[in-house]
Amino acid sequence: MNEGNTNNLGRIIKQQRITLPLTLQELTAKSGVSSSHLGRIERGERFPSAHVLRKIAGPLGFEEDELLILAGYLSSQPHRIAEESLGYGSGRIDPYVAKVLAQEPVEVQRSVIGILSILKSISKSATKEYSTT
Amino acid sequence: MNEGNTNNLGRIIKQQRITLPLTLQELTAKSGVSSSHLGRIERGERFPSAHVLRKIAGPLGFEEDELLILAGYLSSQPHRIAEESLGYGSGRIDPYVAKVLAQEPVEVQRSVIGILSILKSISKSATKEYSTT
DNA sequence: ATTATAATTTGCCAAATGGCGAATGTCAAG
DNA sequence: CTTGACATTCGCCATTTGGCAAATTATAAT
Repeated sequence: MNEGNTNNLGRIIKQQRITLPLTLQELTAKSGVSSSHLGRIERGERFPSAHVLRKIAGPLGFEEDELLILAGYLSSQPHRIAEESLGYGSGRIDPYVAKVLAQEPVEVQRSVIGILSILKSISKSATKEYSTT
Repeated sequence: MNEGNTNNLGRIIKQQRITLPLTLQELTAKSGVSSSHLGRIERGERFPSAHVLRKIAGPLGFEEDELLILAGYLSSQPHRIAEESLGYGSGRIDPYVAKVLAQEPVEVQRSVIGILSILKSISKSATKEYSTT
């Protein structure tokens, strides 16, 4: 879990807190993370979850992702999507389909995809049955 | 811990794994995360740490941060993959949805839209019934 | 149908996270 | 020096994560 032993994260957090300045208890009040936990984080005895990092980032004046990057949870360089699996199929979305779908909330879009995958698996097993009869 | 009860993350991961296709064990081999853990994540029994998410993102063909965002660890705007929650008419297609759909032939894409519209009309009449109570 | 083989799920457990309250440390005022 | 008010650290422990191995379920093959 600990990657590299130098506890960069803890020192950075502590320094920022001191500079502001804030006490652990004040930071607790603003972030909702217990002061004991914060203290242990600062001196490298605990490795905070992404959740906790996000809670304290704001009160410390960090960008929300900044601490995640410093903690090594997030790689700073942007990656492009790997399209290894795009071998078959048209590789693009029909414009009409795109237009209709774009009008739906994202969660509906996702549900649609879910239904599609169910139908595909059904049709696969159905095909198999017929072919062996 | 669990934010929102719908286990989007698990479904997305599972679906992507199936689509590739990969077995849990193969994904284990590529990611170094045990298959039992992966299984539990897919069905929402475990909430993966950012660390684990980063390990499996690559083998699944996701951008490294993409899963973190989907998991709600990251609300960031660098790529702003998912600003769902914005309810209606996002006006755009979720990149993940686009990716999956683009793998299908156009006629399948159109069929999907057709099914969607049927479901919408069904749900509309159902809603009407409720509202008159 | 039966067996073999691969894939998924479950039971169990070690290790880590993170909170609460007590103990300890720090420092200014008397 | 002593007291009192804060700040920090420690002890303890409930909860979770995540791995290993056994059990179960699905998939082929004969």
